[in-house]
Amino acid sequence: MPPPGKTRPTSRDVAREAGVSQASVSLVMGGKWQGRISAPTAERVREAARSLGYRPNLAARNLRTGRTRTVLLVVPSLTTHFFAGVHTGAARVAAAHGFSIVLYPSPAGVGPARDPFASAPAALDGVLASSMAAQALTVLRGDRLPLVMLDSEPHTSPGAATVNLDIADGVRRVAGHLLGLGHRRFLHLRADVPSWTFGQRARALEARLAEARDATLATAVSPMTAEGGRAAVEAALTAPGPRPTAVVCDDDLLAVGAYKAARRLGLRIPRDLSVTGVDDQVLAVALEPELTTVRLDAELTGERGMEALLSVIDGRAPVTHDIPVDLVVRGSTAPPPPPLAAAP
Amino acid sequence: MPPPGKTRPTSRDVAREAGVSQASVSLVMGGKWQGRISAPTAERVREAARSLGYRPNLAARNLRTGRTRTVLLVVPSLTTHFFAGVHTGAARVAAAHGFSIVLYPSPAGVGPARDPFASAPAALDGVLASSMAAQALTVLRGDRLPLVMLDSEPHTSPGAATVNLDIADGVRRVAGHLLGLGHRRFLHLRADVPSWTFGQRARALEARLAEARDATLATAVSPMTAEGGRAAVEAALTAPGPRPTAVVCDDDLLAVGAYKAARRLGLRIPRDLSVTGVDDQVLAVALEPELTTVRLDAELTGERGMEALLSVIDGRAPVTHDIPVDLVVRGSTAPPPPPLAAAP
DNA sequence: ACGCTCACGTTATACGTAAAACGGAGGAGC
DNA sequence: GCTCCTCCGTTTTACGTATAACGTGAGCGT
Repeated sequence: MPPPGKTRPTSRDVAREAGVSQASVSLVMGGKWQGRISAPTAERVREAARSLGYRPNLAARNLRTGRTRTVLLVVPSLTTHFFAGVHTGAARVAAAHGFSIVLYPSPAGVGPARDPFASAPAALDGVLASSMAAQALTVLRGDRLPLVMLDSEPHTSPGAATVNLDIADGVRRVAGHLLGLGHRRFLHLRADVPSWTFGQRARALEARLAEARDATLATAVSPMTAEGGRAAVEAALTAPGPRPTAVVCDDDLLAVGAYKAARRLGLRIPRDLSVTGVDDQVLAVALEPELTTVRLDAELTGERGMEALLSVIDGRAPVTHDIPVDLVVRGSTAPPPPPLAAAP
Repeated sequence: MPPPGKTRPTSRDVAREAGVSQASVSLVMGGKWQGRISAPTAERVREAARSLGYRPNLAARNLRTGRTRTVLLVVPSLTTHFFAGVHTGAARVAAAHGFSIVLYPSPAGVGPARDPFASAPAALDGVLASSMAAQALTVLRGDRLPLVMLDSEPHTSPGAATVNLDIADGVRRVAGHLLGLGHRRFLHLRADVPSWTFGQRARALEARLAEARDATLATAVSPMTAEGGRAAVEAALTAPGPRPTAVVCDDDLLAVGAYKAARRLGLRIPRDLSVTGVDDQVLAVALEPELTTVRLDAELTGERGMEALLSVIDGRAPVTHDIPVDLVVRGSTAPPPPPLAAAP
């Protein structure tokens, strides 16, 4: 269909073919010909474009309009279930508005000091950033690009919209649930990832447990892998002193490690040990027993974030969204075993 | 740092500041000033650029050079473990070469008929496409863009590189492993996804089992979810006639469903039923017992694919890569239970 | 018959950059 | 003293599009 000449046809070629000016082609292809171009002429242009296989040159359009209809999504890792979901939701909204998403390739975690633009990604209209420290904000704002932060440290920068996931509340409810079951000795399995969100979870757990005056909290730190979680929990559970009866994990993936540790130590879940996670991935129901966890709606987060970003790009005032978080109680939590002293 | 004037500084502004021409700025910023600009002048330009906070306008550069250093990655879904890995690998290579990746937002699976360019994504230098039918190829080739296919139907199009994952071989090895254990009645849990790769798996399994003259194969089809897999397997295992002793699943996720079905039917894995998957996700080791599965190296696939694409973009001849596939034997496979007739 | 509006296009320009084509000055060679 | 390089830049042009500014002829009221 395209002419044997190797270069792509331009709007001028279409204009010549249709017997109109280049400007008319631009108007018709841009869909803004209402009352400027007659219907028959518009149809002739479209026909010419079709026969030549014309496709507008996006680079030229971007230069001319100063817009690219492309946004950057900054996430630590796509292999993390949550961020993949965020992308899915964001992509859905973006596609509906004719926007493309460029993913920032973030080598091993987005630290505060990294400059997402160092590697000069494509020309952008805005940025959607996940789990960032407030400090990173200043770097990002340096470009005065529309910016939306997801599940990130609260900040006071004007003009930046945010989408909050109240994971702290989820963690509080986990703690409340376990306290209600009678647990008093807790282990927090914390992800060894320099992301604001994990610090927030730790603080929420500490605060909630502090309310119950007799609760104790130990902390184990692990890289975000099942094997790391197993090692950390196994070490913590075999340490001297009274053993924790509940393990609160920063993520479902870490909970898998807790399950493995329990199995190796001969502890049964939930009879001997209660375990909880965060995220509610497929993993949570693959485990046996199924995992009590905090459900995060990643796709909704991505959708709301992209909506907020598009609205900032369109010049509307930045808004703040809150995404609800759910406690999903399944089979991995139960009352703690009776203290040894109480045995007959 | 940027001037109070709201528009971004251009190369002309930098030129004025440094007392040189715009062309010199372009040369210096482009790094091609060897022997054309003196070192002190180049330094003066860089200093001016720094003080103004100058960043080249990518849209203008793209228009001028006809290149965008941006490629499109077409995958059915990022929430699928495998494709997230492909992206990770591809992104690593892309970043190392200063390329950005745009993800094609593919609503519910990329069918052969879909045109990835219908929604006009950003200007592109090439396309990396996963699990496509050969038919889709012609659509993609319509744009004469450099193209690399991953794990896709063999084709004869000249100029398109491919990265093959020999999953068929993996499935054959699974079948051989199970036959060796003594299994003869098989159930294939097939993913209800219109992707070439799943058809290939089915054919490979059929062919391998046909070699063992006395083996029988039933097929259950399920959407790619754990719950769907459970329902399909439960139905298949309770159907009249001799019960299969081994379930070969198209994906680890479906194997989760097989585990759940087995549990509900009171069958123990692997004593009463052997189960296998494909992919070797975290899921595989989260299951109890751990899953025997075909390991796919998604990141390597993405890396090789992106390397091949970049080399085609650079005008080198397209190459074909083969990614090795491994059978990982874990605890979910064992000899079949003795036939009832053999019981005392 | 004159000006006005309206419907339908066209002409001209700018976006910011890369790079080809074009000097000018200061030596080297003879 | 003349040419010829070499070094260090500059001038100029083109990329393909969107859009502001500008006709132009027909219809119409007076």
